[in-house]
Amino acid sequence: MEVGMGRPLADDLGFLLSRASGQVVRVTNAALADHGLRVRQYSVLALACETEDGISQREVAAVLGLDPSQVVLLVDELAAAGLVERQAPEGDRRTRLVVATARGRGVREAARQDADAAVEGPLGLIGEAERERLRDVLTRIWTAGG
Amino acid sequence: MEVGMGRPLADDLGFLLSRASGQVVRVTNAALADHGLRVRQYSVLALACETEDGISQREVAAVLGLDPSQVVLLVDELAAAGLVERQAPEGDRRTRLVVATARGRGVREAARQDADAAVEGPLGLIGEAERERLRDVLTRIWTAGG
DNA sequence: TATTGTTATACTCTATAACTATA
DNA sequence: TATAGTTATAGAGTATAACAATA
Repeated sequence: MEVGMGRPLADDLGFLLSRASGQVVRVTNAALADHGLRVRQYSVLALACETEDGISQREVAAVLGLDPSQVVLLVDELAAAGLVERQAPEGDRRTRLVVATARGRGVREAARQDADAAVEGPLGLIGEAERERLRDVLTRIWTAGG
Repeated sequence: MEVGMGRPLADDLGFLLSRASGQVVRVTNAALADHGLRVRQYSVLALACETEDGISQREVAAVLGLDPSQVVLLVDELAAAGLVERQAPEGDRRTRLVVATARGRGVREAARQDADAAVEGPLGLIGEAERERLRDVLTRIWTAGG
Protein backbone atom coordinates (compact mmCIF):
# COMPACT_ATOMS: atom_id res chain seq x y z
CA MET A 1 0.00 0.00 0.00
CA GLU A 2 1.44 3.22 -1.22
CA VAL A 3 2.01 5.92 1.40
CA GLY A 4 1.31 9.28 -0.26
CA MET A 5 2.49 12.71 0.78
CA GLY A 6 -0.98 13.85 1.82
CA ARG A 7 -2.48 17.16 0.82
CA PRO A 8 0.26 19.66 -0.09
CA LEU A 9 0.72 22.99 1.67
CA ALA A 10 -0.40 24.80 -1.49
CA ASP A 11 -3.91 23.41 -0.89
CA ASP A 12 -4.05 24.43 2.78
CA LEU A 13 -6.59 27.21 3.17
CA GLY A 14 -4.93 28.61 6.28
CA PHE A 15 -1.64 28.93 4.42
CA LEU A 16 -3.24 30.45 1.32
CA LEU A 17 -5.20 32.87 3.45
CA SER A 18 -2.22 34.16 5.39
CA ARG A 19 -0.02 34.40 2.31
CA ALA A 20 -2.58 36.39 0.32
CA SER A 21 -3.29 38.54 3.36
CA GLY A 22 0.41 39.28 3.81
CA GLN A 23 0.63 40.26 0.18
CA VAL A 24 -2.30 42.66 0.36
CA VAL A 25 -1.24 44.17 3.66
CA ARG A 26 2.23 44.76 2.28
CA VAL A 27 1.09 46.75 -0.75
CA THR A 28 -1.53 48.57 1.31
CA ASN A 29 1.01 49.66 3.90
CA ALA A 30 3.21 50.98 1.11
CA ALA A 31 0.30 53.03 -0.26
CA LEU A 32 -0.75 54.31 3.18
CA ALA A 33 2.76 55.47 4.04
CA ASP A 34 2.18 58.64 2.00
CA HIS A 35 -0.59 59.50 4.46
CA GLY A 36 1.40 58.65 7.58
CA LEU A 37 -0.74 55.58 8.22
CA ARG A 38 -0.47 51.82 8.37
CA VAL A 39 -3.31 49.35 7.95
CA ARG A 40 -4.14 49.08 11.63
CA GLN A 41 -4.31 52.82 12.19
CA TYR A 42 -6.19 53.21 8.93
CA SER A 43 -8.77 50.63 10.02
CA VAL A 44 -9.43 52.42 13.30
CA LEU A 45 -9.74 55.74 11.47
CA ALA A 46 -12.11 54.20 8.94
CA LEU A 47 -14.39 52.89 11.68
CA ALA A 48 -14.41 56.27 13.42
CA CYS A 49 -15.39 57.90 10.12
CA GLU A 50 -18.40 55.61 9.73
CA THR A 51 -20.33 57.33 12.49
CA GLU A 52 -21.05 60.96 13.37
CA ASP A 53 -20.92 60.55 17.15
CA GLY A 54 -18.01 58.16 17.47
CA ILE A 55 -17.44 54.52 18.33
CA SER A 56 -16.22 53.09 21.62
CA GLN A 57 -12.73 51.61 21.80
CA ARG A 58 -14.26 48.32 22.86
CA GLU A 59 -16.34 48.19 19.71
CA VAL A 60 -13.28 48.98 17.64
CA ALA A 61 -11.42 46.10 19.27
CA ALA A 62 -14.31 43.70 18.63
CA VAL A 63 -14.73 44.65 14.97
CA LEU A 64 -11.02 44.57 14.17
CA GLY A 65 -10.27 41.45 16.20
CA LEU A 66 -7.71 43.22 18.38
CA ASP A 67 -7.15 43.32 22.10
CA PRO A 68 -8.56 46.52 23.68
CA SER A 69 -5.08 47.38 24.96
CA GLN A 70 -3.81 47.56 21.39
CA VAL A 71 -6.62 49.93 20.43
CA VAL A 72 -5.47 52.38 23.11
CA LEU A 73 -2.12 52.84 21.39
CA LEU A 74 -3.62 53.07 17.90
CA VAL A 75 -6.05 55.77 19.04
CA ASP A 76 -3.19 57.57 20.82
CA GLU A 77 -1.31 57.80 17.54
CA LEU A 78 -4.34 58.92 15.52
CA ALA A 79 -5.18 61.52 18.16
CA ALA A 80 -1.60 62.81 18.21
CA ALA A 81 -1.87 63.25 14.43
CA GLY A 82 -5.12 65.17 14.87
CA LEU A 83 -7.19 62.62 12.93
CA VAL A 84 -9.47 61.54 15.79
CA GLU A 85 -10.48 62.79 19.24
CA ARG A 86 -11.52 60.95 22.38
CA GLN A 87 -14.89 62.16 23.65
CA ALA A 88 -16.96 61.23 26.69
CA PRO A 89 -20.47 59.94 25.97
CA GLU A 90 -23.57 61.05 27.88
CA GLY A 91 -24.40 58.10 30.07
CA ASP A 92 -21.34 55.92 30.79
CA ARG A 93 -18.21 57.67 31.97
CA ARG A 94 -16.07 54.56 31.58
CA THR A 95 -16.44 54.65 27.81
CA ARG A 96 -14.36 56.84 25.50
CA LEU A 97 -15.80 57.51 22.08
CA VAL A 98 -13.38 57.72 19.17
CA VAL A 99 -14.61 60.55 16.93
CA ALA A 100 -13.04 61.44 13.58
CA THR A 101 -12.02 65.06 13.06
CA ALA A 102 -12.70 66.90 9.81
CA ARG A 103 -9.06 66.44 8.91
CA GLY A 104 -9.32 62.75 9.78
CA ARG A 105 -12.22 62.32 7.40
CA GLY A 106 -10.29 63.99 4.63
CA VAL A 107 -7.26 61.82 5.19
CA ARG A 108 -9.42 58.71 5.30
CA GLU A 109 -10.86 59.42 1.86
CA ALA A 110 -7.52 60.23 0.29
CA ALA A 111 -5.97 57.15 1.88
CA ARG A 112 -8.85 55.01 0.71
CA GLN A 113 -8.24 55.96 -2.90
CA ASP A 114 -4.54 55.16 -2.77
CA ALA A 115 -5.13 51.92 -0.89
CA ASP A 116 -7.83 50.82 -3.32
CA ALA A 117 -5.55 51.57 -6.27
CA ALA A 118 -2.61 49.70 -4.74
CA VAL A 119 -4.64 46.63 -3.94
CA GLU A 120 -5.55 46.30 -7.60
CA GLY A 121 -2.09 44.83 -8.03
CA PRO A 122 -2.97 41.56 -6.33
CA LEU A 123 -6.76 41.81 -6.86
CA GLY A 124 -6.81 43.11 -10.42
CA LEU A 125 -7.67 39.79 -12.01
CA ILE A 126 -10.56 39.08 -9.67
CA GLY A 127 -13.94 40.11 -11.06
CA GLU A 128 -16.61 41.95 -9.10
CA ALA A 129 -18.92 38.95 -8.73
CA GLU A 130 -16.04 36.93 -7.39
CA ARG A 131 -15.07 39.71 -5.00
CA GLU A 132 -18.57 39.73 -3.61
CA ARG A 133 -18.42 35.96 -3.04
CA LEU A 134 -15.02 36.43 -1.40
CA ARG A 135 -16.40 39.10 0.94
CA ASP A 136 -19.21 36.75 1.89
CA VAL A 137 -16.92 33.80 2.62
CA LEU A 138 -14.41 35.84 4.60
CA THR A 139 -17.17 37.40 6.66
CA ARG A 140 -18.59 33.98 7.47
CA ILE A 141 -15.16 32.71 8.49
CA TRP A 142 -14.84 35.64 10.87
CA THR A 143 -18.34 35.21 12.24
CA ALA A 144 -17.81 31.50 12.89
CA GLY A 145 -15.05 32.48 15.28
CA GLY A 146 -12.36 30.23 16.72
CA MET B 1 -25.67 67.01 -3.10
CA GLU B 2 -25.50 64.42 -0.40
CA VAL B 3 -22.03 63.40 0.77
CA GLY B 4 -22.14 59.74 1.69
CA MET B 5 -19.78 57.74 3.86
CA GLY B 6 -18.38 55.72 0.97
CA ARG B 7 -17.84 51.99 1.09
CA PRO B 8 -17.55 50.81 4.71
CA LEU B 9 -14.52 48.99 6.06
CA ALA B 10 -16.56 45.81 6.38
CA ASP B 11 -16.66 45.63 2.55
CA ASP B 12 -12.92 46.17 2.11
CA LEU B 13 -11.35 42.98 0.81
CA GLY B 14 -7.94 43.78 2.26
CA PHE B 15 -9.44 44.23 5.68
CA LEU B 16 -11.57 41.08 5.46
CA LEU B 17 -8.61 39.10 4.22
CA SER B 18 -6.27 40.11 7.03
CA ARG B 19 -8.93 39.69 9.71
CA ALA B 20 -9.86 36.18 8.56
CA SER B 21 -6.20 35.31 8.18
CA GLY B 22 -5.45 36.50 11.70
CA GLN B 23 -8.30 34.39 13.00
CA VAL B 24 -7.11 31.24 11.27
CA VAL B 25 -3.44 31.78 12.15
CA ARG B 26 -4.43 32.26 15.80
CA VAL B 27 -6.29 28.97 16.14
CA THR B 28 -3.66 27.15 14.09
CA ASN B 29 -0.83 28.41 16.30
CA ALA B 30 -2.75 27.21 19.34
CA ALA B 31 -3.10 23.75 17.81
CA LEU B 32 0.54 23.58 16.69
CA ALA B 33 1.83 24.53 20.14
CA ASP B 34 1.38 20.91 21.25
CA HIS B 35 3.96 19.97 18.63
CA GLY B 36 6.38 22.75 19.48
CA LEU B 37 5.61 24.56 16.22
CA ARG B 38 4.14 27.78 14.96
CA VAL B 39 2.65 28.35 11.51
CA ARG B 40 5.84 29.62 9.91
CA GLN B 41 7.97 26.73 11.14
CA TYR B 42 5.17 24.34 10.24
CA SER B 43 5.02 25.71 6.70
CA VAL B 44 8.75 25.24 6.16
CA LEU B 45 8.56 21.71 7.54
CA ALA B 46 5.58 20.93 5.31
CA LEU B 47 7.47 22.06 2.20
CA ALA B 48 10.50 19.99 3.17
CA CYS B 49 8.24 16.96 3.58
CA GLU B 50 6.88 17.34 0.05
CA THR B 51 10.10 16.16 -1.53
CA GLU B 52 12.46 13.28 -0.95
CA ASP B 53 15.69 15.12 -1.74
CA GLY B 54 14.96 18.45 -0.13
CA ILE B 55 14.14 21.98 -1.20
CA SER B 56 16.49 24.97 -1.31
CA GLN B 57 16.02 27.75 1.20
CA ARG B 58 15.52 30.16 -1.65
CA GLU B 59 12.62 28.15 -2.97
CA VAL B 60 11.13 28.03 0.50
CA ALA B 61 11.35 31.81 0.73
CA ALA B 62 9.70 32.25 -2.67
CA VAL B 63 6.83 29.87 -1.98
CA LEU B 64 6.09 31.24 1.49
CA GLY B 65 6.56 34.88 0.56
CA LEU B 66 9.32 35.41 3.13
CA ASP B 67 12.70 37.03 2.93
CA PRO B 68 15.51 34.45 2.60
CA SER B 69 17.06 35.76 5.82
CA GLN B 70 13.93 34.75 7.75
CA VAL B 71 14.10 31.25 6.32
CA VAL B 72 17.57 30.81 7.78
CA LEU B 73 16.25 31.23 11.31
CA LEU B 74 13.22 29.03 10.75
CA VAL B 75 15.39 26.23 9.38
CA ASP B 76 17.80 26.73 12.31
CA GLU B 77 14.96 26.07 14.74
CA LEU B 78 13.62 23.07 12.85
CA ALA B 79 17.12 21.61 12.59
CA ALA B 80 17.75 22.15 16.31
CA ALA B 81 14.54 20.21 16.98
CA GLY B 82 15.73 17.41 14.72
CA LEU B 83 12.88 17.82 12.26
CA VAL B 84 14.96 18.81 9.21
CA GLU B 85 18.59 18.68 8.11
CA ARG B 86 20.63 20.94 5.83
CA GLN B 87 22.28 18.97 3.04
CA ALA B 88 24.59 20.01 0.22
CA PRO B 89 23.37 19.26 -3.32
CA GLU B 90 25.57 17.74 -6.02
CA GLY B 91 26.29 20.62 -8.35
CA ASP B 92 26.02 23.98 -6.60
CA ARG B 93 27.84 24.41 -3.30
CA ARG B 94 26.12 27.72 -2.52
CA THR B 95 22.76 26.03 -2.10
CA ARG B 96 21.64 24.25 1.06
CA LEU B 97 18.82 21.75 0.71
CA VAL B 98 16.32 21.49 3.53
CA VAL B 99 15.53 17.80 3.98
CA ALA B 100 12.90 16.46 6.41
CA THR B 101 14.03 13.77 8.85
CA ALA B 102 11.91 10.73 9.61
CA ARG B 103 10.92 12.35 12.87
CA GLY B 104 10.09 15.55 11.02
CA ARG B 105 7.75 13.71 8.70
CA GLY B 106 5.97 12.12 11.64
CA VAL B 107 5.57 15.45 13.40
CA ARG B 108 4.32 17.06 10.21
CA GLU B 109 1.51 14.50 9.87
CA ALA B 110 0.48 14.71 13.51
CA ALA B 111 0.57 18.50 13.38
CA ARG B 112 -1.43 18.51 10.17
CA GLN B 113 -4.25 16.59 11.79
CA ASP B 114 -4.47 18.93 14.79
CA ALA B 115 -4.19 22.02 12.61
CA ASP B 116 -6.89 20.77 10.24
CA ALA B 117 -9.19 20.01 13.15
CA ALA B 118 -8.61 23.41 14.77
CA VAL B 119 -9.25 25.33 11.57
CA GLU B 120 -12.68 23.77 11.32
CA GLY B 121 -13.70 26.29 13.96
CA PRO B 122 -13.58 29.23 11.54
CA LEU B 123 -13.98 27.16 8.35
CA GLY B 124 -16.62 24.69 9.52
CA LEU B 125 -19.49 26.39 7.74
CA ILE B 126 -17.71 26.60 4.39
CA GLY B 127 -18.54 23.74 2.03
CA GLU B 128 -15.98 21.85 -0.03
CA ALA B 129 -16.96 23.40 -3.36
CA GLU B 130 -16.62 26.83 -1.83
CA ARG B 131 -13.25 25.93 -0.32
CA GLU B 132 -12.01 24.95 -3.74
CA ARG B 133 -13.15 28.27 -5.18
CA LEU B 134 -11.46 30.03 -2.27
CA ARG B 135 -8.18 28.17 -2.92
CA ASP B 136 -8.37 29.21 -6.53
CA VAL B 137 -9.00 32.90 -5.79
CA LEU B 138 -6.31 33.12 -3.11
CA THR B 139 -3.78 31.45 -5.39
CA ARG B 140 -4.56 33.90 -8.18
CA ILE B 141 -4.20 36.85 -5.79
CA TRP B 142 -0.76 35.55 -4.82
CA THR B 143 0.26 34.90 -8.40
CA ALA B 144 -0.79 38.39 -9.50
CA GLY B 145 1.80 39.76 -7.07
CA GLY B 146 2.11 43.35 -5.80
C1' DT C 1 -18.83 41.97 40.70
C1' DA C 2 -18.40 43.16 35.96
C1' DT C 3 -16.92 46.33 32.37
C1' DT C 4 -13.99 50.10 29.98
C1' DG C 5 -9.92 51.76 29.39
C1' DT C 6 -5.01 51.92 30.52
C1' DT C 7 -0.08 50.61 31.46
C1' DA C 8 3.55 47.39 31.17
C1' DT C 9 6.09 43.53 29.38
C1' DA C 10 7.62 39.88 26.53
C1' DC C 11 7.56 37.58 22.40
C1' DT C 12 6.81 37.01 17.35
C1' DC C 13 6.79 38.79 12.80
C1' DT C 14 8.49 41.91 9.22
C1' DA C 15 11.77 44.81 6.71
C1' DT C 16 16.51 46.16 5.46
C1' DA C 17 21.23 46.32 5.00
C1' DA C 18 25.64 44.38 4.91
C1' DC C 19 28.53 40.49 4.54
C1' DT C 20 30.56 35.45 2.82
C1' DA C 21 31.11 32.00 -0.32
C1' DT C 22 30.33 30.27 -4.38
C1' DA C 23 29.05 30.61 -9.43
C1' DT D 1 28.76 40.41 -11.78
C1' DA D 2 25.19 37.70 -9.94
C1' DT D 3 23.20 34.32 -6.73
C1' DA D 4 22.48 31.46 -2.14
C1' DG D 5 22.95 31.84 2.25
C1' DT D 6 23.98 34.26 6.65
C1' DT D 7 24.24 37.79 10.38
C1' DA D 8 22.55 41.83 12.61
C1' DT D 9 19.29 45.32 13.86
C1' DA D 10 15.22 48.01 14.22
C1' DG D 11 10.44 48.45 13.97
C1' DA D 12 5.70 46.63 13.84
C1' DG D 13 2.40 43.17 15.35
C1' DT D 14 0.54 39.96 18.96
C1' DA D 15 -0.44 38.02 23.55
C1' DT D 16 -0.97 38.50 28.68
C1' DA D 17 -1.32 40.23 33.04
C1' DA D 18 -2.32 43.62 36.27
C1' DC D 19 -4.48 47.91 37.51
C1' DA D 20 -7.77 52.24 38.03
C1' DA D 21 -12.19 54.17 37.30
C1' DT D 22 -16.87 53.47 36.78
C1' DA D 23 -21.11 50.78 36.50
